[in-house]
Amino acid sequence: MGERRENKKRETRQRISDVATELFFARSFEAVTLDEIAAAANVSKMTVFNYFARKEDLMLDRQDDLKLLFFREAIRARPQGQSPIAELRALMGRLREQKHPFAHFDRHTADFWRFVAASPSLEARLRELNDEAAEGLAIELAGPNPDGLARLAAGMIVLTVRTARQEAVSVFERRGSAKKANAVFFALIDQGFAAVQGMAATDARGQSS
Amino acid sequence: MGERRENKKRETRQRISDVATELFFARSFEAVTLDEIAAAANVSKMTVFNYFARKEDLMLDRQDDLKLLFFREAIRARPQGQSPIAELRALMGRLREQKHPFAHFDRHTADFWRFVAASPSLEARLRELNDEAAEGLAIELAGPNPDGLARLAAGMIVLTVRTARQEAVSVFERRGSAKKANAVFFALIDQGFAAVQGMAATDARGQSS
DNA sequence: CGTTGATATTGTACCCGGTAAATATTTTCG
DNA sequence: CGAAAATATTTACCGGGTACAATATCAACG
Repeated sequence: MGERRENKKRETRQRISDVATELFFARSFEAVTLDEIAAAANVSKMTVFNYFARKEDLMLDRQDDLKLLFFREAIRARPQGQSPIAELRALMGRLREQKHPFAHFDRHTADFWRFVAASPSLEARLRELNDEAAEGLAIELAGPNPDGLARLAAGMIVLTVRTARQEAVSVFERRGSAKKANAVFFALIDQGFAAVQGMAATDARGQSS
Repeated sequence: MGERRENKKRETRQRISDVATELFFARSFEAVTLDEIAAAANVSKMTVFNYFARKEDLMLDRQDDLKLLFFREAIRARPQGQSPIAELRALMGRLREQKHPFAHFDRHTADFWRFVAASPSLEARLRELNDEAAEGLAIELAGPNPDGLARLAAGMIVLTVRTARQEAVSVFERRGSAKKANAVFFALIDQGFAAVQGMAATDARGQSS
């Protein structure tokens, strides 16, 4: 209902996001005010808030929503007999082949993450998104009202991805090698996921619900 | 140097903290402004900021600093041959016996954590403190510049404690039983710690640095 | 005791992110 | 077109947090 309108909305949203990103990179996240962004995008400050609830969302827009979406889709579509965690591991492999930013580290992704790491409020928002993703993953693993173990497993998965990403970026920055960065990333993914898999399996044997 | 002065400082700090806590519980964290707190404590807003860098620190003052301190102490004092993670597990057991708030759940602790959970900014600050604790723990485990695996292990330990605490509080709220809450807490602690222990052990066998 | 230097404390003025509510503008659709 | 609904803007405000200068308080020393 309302095609032209929706186009315009998407356009406005994109313009705001683009303008903001440009300003942020030119200076820094904290140095650019919302008033500036609004002015540069030819809208009012309120309009910016219409599209992005928080300033941080101008940069982190749906980073983790998307991650969760991938996770969900993969788990639901997994072949019979495949454990959810094994499937997630497989998903990461597929993302690597596609060189998707979630599982591939190069100059561009490293720049992005370094920028995020430089801003306390972006980091904070990222932690929040991570938590939300973990909660969503727990629900995917164990239905609504997941128990403690499911929540712990989901948290560990998300933590593993985050830590692996941090290490990959760090290695890239220090060594300049995308190859080594990706190797580190997947080494940690494997270790973290295996630990979680082991934990869940032990529990399944130890107590039948 | 300056005894009287230091006493007065501690006094002032305590008064501010007490007054703030009271006001927060009477209304809510967000509903109480710093101006109010300052007025109620007979100091200026600036003085409040002198003692507490952020509003959140009025409630979470050193929650996790203290946790890290415990961890550090335990790891350093552990008997030879004991793995750090096993020692941390033992530490949690000791804290339980002392009914220390970190490892014991009753009406009082549940009230506190429910209050924290009700405030987004308190939750955010808590996540930040958790991250700092994890980083500190990683350094304790693997020296300065810990590698990815150490950081992952430390993150998982902290995550386990956090998740276990959340579940314990949740159980207490639903069932009203401190006994069950504590049981849930330690069940999760055991599972999480075991998974991390397994991960570290596997790595030590798999690759010699 | 009184001066000096350090340290706490305060006042003032401001910035910025975010919210609320009324108003204006645009778009859709009958 | 004209009314209704959705969006956008204006304006005014709140509250946490910072910067900076001014001032009070205290310890120490001659």
